[in-house]
Amino acid sequence: MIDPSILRTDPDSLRESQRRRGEDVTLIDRLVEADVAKRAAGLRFDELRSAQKEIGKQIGPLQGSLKKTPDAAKQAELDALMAQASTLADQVKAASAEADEMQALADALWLQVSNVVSLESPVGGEADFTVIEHVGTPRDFAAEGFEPRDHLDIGEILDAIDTGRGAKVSGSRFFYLKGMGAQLEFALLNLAMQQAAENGFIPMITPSLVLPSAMEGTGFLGQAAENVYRVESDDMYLVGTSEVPLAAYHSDEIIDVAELPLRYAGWSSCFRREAGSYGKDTRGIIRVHQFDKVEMFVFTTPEEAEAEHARLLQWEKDFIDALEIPYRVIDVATGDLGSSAARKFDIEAWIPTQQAYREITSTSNTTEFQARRLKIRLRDEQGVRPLATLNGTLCAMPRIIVAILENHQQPDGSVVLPHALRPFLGGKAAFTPRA
RNA sequence: GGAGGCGUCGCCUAGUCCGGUCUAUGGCGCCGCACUGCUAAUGCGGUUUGGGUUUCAACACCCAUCGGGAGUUCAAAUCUCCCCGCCUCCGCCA
Repeated sequence: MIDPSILRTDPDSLRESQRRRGEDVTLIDRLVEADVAKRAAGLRFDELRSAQKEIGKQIGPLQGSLKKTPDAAKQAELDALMAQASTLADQVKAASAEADEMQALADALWLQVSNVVSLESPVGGEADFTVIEHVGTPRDFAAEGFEPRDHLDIGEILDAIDTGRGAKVSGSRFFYLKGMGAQLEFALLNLAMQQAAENGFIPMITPSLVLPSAMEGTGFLGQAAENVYRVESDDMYLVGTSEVPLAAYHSDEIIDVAELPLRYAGWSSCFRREAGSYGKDTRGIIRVHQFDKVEMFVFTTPEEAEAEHARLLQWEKDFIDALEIPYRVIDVATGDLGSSAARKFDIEAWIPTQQAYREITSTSNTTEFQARRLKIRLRDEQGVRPLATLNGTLCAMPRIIVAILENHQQPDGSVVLPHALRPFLGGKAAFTPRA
């Protein structure tokens, strides 16, 4: 949700944002209308209720005195008041229902409005991103004299990835990490958490099942709803990222500005239905239904949000740098932001066998959007007001593993390990196939 | 899963039996002012959150808010019902 007062002061900025996203602009007009109706109905209720309370205040004492000393004139006065109060009660009831209805209508419309996009974001669809920079140089396998294998071939040579049995047990897009594959994930987890801790993040292990309010509050039940697993028997959702439980962690709280920024590094399994991606990335573990991820999540002041966003991106780069993977950074276009982000940067790793850059991290500035929905506020000298939240991927396991296996492979199928990872793997310099 | 207890505006707490100046008591903490070499102590005042009216703004005022929802009533923190959460004990369990 965004600041409702913008609707009265500057509705055009909302229309412009909707236009840039390629979303419904007339939604704003309906919202303006609903907002006016809501306030009018609320005012009617307030006034009637005030009158009702006024009469109620007279009834009590009057009844009290009548109890002690009966008095015909006072009794008549009381009867009149009661009659008046009775009709007023009916009017209050009707006005209350009306006000509730108008409120619900406006709320429902608000939930459909995505965050206001940053004016810095490139305008357009998925393909209209701008490339901010390239880091590292892709290896020239031709010059090295061999054809690179894709991550699944390497994973199978090392007996580290088993998608066949994943499918047998759980269906397509499920996999097992085995032996060196599992060790690699644990090493990555440790490296990621070590870096996060050094940068002031509090490590967190979060719930994977959440209530609807948490899912709604983080903005995942809008356009992204089809990719969310719902557990019908208990009306809960499986999270697609620990962003959800991390954001909701402070819901309904007011945080003193001295506590900010609050930085959390969450570790969780992530579940995604991947609806609408039939036929895409069907081989290997680039696109799967369940994976593990270390996610950075920050609560900070709206004023600091943009600078924090830059820091998150830098920390993501630091991590990928440490893994010696070539990549590029893109500024995601307005039409591809997701409903809660005002601005988003993705890091895309070079995947040799695809001759393409593929997304491995994503960091979003969600400004006050999630905080308003989840009722997370800060308190400072200005008073109580919404804070800003941001998120960024530190290490999404399967895609990082893909990038490591493909970029660091050797002709015999072995994989040289990035130096930063070796301390977490008993000093080992490479994974080599068992003879 | 069973039995019992509890949920009040940051924290603790009074109020709930028996509905009506509850406009929710008191303490702690916090903020401001006064006093004071400084600090402490003391005194006075303020301190839930959200919506709205008015205003340049502030002040002021109105409404809602006692875990959530529904109901009874002229009137609900208080009575009734449903739900949620926490605690204790029992059962089951990694």
